[in-house]
Amino acid sequence: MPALSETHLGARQYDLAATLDSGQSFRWQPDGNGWQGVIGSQWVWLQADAHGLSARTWPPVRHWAWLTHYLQVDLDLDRVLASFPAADPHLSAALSACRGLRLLRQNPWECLASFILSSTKQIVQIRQIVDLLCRQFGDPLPHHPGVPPAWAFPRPESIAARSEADLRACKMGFRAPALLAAARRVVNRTLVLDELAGWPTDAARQRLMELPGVGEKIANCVLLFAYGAQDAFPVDVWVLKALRELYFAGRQVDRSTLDSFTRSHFGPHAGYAQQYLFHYMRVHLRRRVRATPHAL
DNA sequence: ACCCAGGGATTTT
DNA sequence: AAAATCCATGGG
Repeated sequence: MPALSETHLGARQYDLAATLDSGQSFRWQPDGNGWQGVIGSQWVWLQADAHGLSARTWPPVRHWAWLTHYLQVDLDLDRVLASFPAADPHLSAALSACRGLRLLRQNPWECLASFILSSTKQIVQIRQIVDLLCRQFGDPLPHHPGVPPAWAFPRPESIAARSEADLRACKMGFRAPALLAAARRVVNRTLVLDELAGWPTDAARQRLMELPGVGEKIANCVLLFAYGAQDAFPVDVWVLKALRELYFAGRQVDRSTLDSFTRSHFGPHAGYAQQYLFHYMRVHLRRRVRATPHAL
């Protein structure tokens, strides 16, 4: 019986917990001193240490480029942070509170499917739905003693072959037809996700938004979390609240005003800034926002 | 603009 | 204990 494969990835400024638990990916769970999850068809266990991250996988692998790519350990975070407006006290607070938060580079299909399931769901519930979906329709990964049973994220073919009722059994409600439609378009190649990788952000966004159940917000999540489009700026209720309260004195703002503000204010890596604001609001300011809804 | 589409965790009563 | 609220929204 071969052993798990194991490696160490050197990384500075990498907050593994914040990165894996900031609502980008929905399959990581705490396990001992680290985190376990599935990337592609690999079961993965990750742990942070003083010099970076250590990783174990099953089945064993000899190369790790897929993992460094997923985790984006080679990204020059300092260069991203340096591109942000220095005179923004709100963003600065988020940056120091969430130091080491990173954007992952996920598989486009898994990311698209997950965010189709995310609409008006809380992160805890999205995790539950995705878990059910993987157990029901994902390929089981090879077993190894000491490694819990795990499933790959369902292939589009596997989803496309089901009925809407099968999918609703995974508690996804009205999102089922949208997931089914996306899977079928990927399978019949009227949507080729790999092609979008080289497209300008606006064109790729437009293409993704042709899918039912995919509006601007979900398209931006896929662009940012799967394609590395750091100019994509998803605006959910938390980020909208943050932007309104922090930059618009609590006033209502329309989409175009918001878009031109985020582009010009946060710059070419606006999506990264968005992730810091989102995580900061959710984890560090949650209680204070509820207590003082207009002061923040 | 308004309203509806699961459902469960969380918060409030 | 029960009820209300909320949610990485989109579409009619």
